[in-house]
Amino acid sequence: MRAAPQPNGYRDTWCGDLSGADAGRQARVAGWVHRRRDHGGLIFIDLRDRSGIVQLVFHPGGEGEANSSGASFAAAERLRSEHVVSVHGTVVEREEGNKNPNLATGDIELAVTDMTVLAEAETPPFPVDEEVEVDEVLRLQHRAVDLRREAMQRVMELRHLIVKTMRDVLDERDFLEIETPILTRSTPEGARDFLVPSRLQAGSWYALPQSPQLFKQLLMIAGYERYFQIARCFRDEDLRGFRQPEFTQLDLEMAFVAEDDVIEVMEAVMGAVFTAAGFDAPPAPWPRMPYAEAMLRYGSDKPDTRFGLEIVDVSAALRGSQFKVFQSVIDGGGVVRALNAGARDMSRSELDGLNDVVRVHGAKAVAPIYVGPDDTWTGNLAKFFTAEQTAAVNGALDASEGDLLLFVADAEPVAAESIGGLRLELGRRFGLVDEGRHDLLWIVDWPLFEATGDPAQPWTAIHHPFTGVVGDLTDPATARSRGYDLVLDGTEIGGGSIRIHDTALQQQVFAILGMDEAEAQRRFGFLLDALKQGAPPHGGIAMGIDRIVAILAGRDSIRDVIAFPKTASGGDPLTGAPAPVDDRQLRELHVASTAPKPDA
RNA sequence: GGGGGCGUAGCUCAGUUGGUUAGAGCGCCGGCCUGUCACGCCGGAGGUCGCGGGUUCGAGUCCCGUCGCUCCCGCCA
Repeated sequence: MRAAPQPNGYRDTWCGDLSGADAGRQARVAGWVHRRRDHGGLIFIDLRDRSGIVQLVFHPGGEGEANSSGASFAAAERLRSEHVVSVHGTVVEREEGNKNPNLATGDIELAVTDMTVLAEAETPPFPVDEEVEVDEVLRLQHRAVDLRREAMQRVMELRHLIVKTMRDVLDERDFLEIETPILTRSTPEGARDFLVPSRLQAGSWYALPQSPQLFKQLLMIAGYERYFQIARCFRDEDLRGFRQPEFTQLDLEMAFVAEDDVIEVMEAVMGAVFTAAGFDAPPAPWPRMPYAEAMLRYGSDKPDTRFGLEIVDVSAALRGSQFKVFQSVIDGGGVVRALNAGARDMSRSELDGLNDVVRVHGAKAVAPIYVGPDDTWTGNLAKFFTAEQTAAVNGALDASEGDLLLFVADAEPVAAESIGGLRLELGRRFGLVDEGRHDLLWIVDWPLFEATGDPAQPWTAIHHPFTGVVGDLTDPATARSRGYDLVLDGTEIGGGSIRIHDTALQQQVFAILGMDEAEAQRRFGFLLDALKQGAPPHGGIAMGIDRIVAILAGRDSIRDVIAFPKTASGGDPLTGAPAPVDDRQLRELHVASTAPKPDA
């Protein structure tokens, strides 16, 4: 229950709190004109504040007459959308038949006796009072107006509730909220850094943090044991619907823990978040799926498990076929992956269209085969395969007569991601996702390194170079990490790991990444030095708050859950950022620009 | 960096094969209206068809370029 506003000259009651129980009393409310209905001799104004809407009614007549609005009536005739007013009047229960069941306060209205117009407003650039889709740039240019809209206010309330729930659960569990620097040092292994030139130290630069990773590890070494932060993070990479250059994470770290401990805490936090948000997520504990299984069965490291169409490797079953396309891939060390699209009649052009789906992931084409009677295949490609091969694949895909089987052959990662993309497209196209269903799962048992193809620096870290190692590091290709990602409905919403707390092991990882001891010391010396000062085993996780809010609010873009987001080209239509600066500013910062001078 | 889509009134959109004066709903302005709540009725204003160039007798429509937005791939330790 909302507390009443502190009474003052503007108001003593929230618009949305008025009800039949208030009938007969005097009330003062303030807000924006949501709608006006001027009947000539009677004026209705829907007045809106953050709590909701109440109908004001202005009656003509002289001062002192019953329910008369007096001089305010003439002023009410001049009210327009989004004017700001404070009004005083009597709460009146509406007559039967005049009540509005669609309005929370629809049983009553406020018969205005006195009004102060606090501000007039220009005609809004787009409607505040209805849910029309408006061009996003226009919304961002007039964000103060856009944020007034009901949908945006609900989203911001949800975001607040989610963050508050996170804080509450972690506070109950003895976590300390500690801030870490925004101006810090560049650590150019991962994403591109945003850089800030130093005025006091010519030629040197700060970087904005991609995450508080190193600082939270230092906090563990410092003995704070349980830290969290609602942390703004910055990455200078291309944007997407679910990626902004600055974003907010729930960042946490714990000492003396292993994977299960961090996962248990996060299941408690996120379980509470889902409950608070009224989001019907399955109860914890959530399933854990090895990375390799996710890549095989779903062709993704963030699988959407809400529908089937699972992928099967049929390389062994089809080895030695007469189909040269498959055989040359298999001979070259590649794989053939397949899924059963079910009894779908797809036209020639629809099937051709599927090629475009896999091409964006690097595969050449999709090979379609229809299942005929008695385990036979039909179509152009059927003749290349033996009865044994046909039967084996049908068995693996649980195929029956009339089913459409789709195959992709390529090098393993390309085949996996291509048919994974195909699976998602078919899921969308066939409407296989039950919108009421939500799936959560942990992806575990990640590889530690990924081959780059660059002989000078053959390995790169899949997560970050501080991720703990399962077993030893004899072979980078097979080394496993102690990482875990949380996936909700096919979106990665968080990830973390148990960290390396041993200096020697940390040096080994740096060495595999092509960093010798001197370079490691130069870049991460402050961490390596701290690790020598008695580092406890520790680990943590970071959750993408923008993504979580977006999914729980049913939004396709995190721009809709960030008060002041950037467009896909990294600009802010509201402020005009990024913008050129004065030469004087550049000189003070010891910066010279090679860029052509943009138009200010 | 690569590929796809979009850009017409304040907003959301329609606009045929290239053809008269570019339309609709909402909003806005004026008038009328004492029970509406998407109030109603009457009247009106409002357009650099993103921008530039080209083809054509004629371009919102076709072509080229460009800008902005957006989605996807790359990228995102």
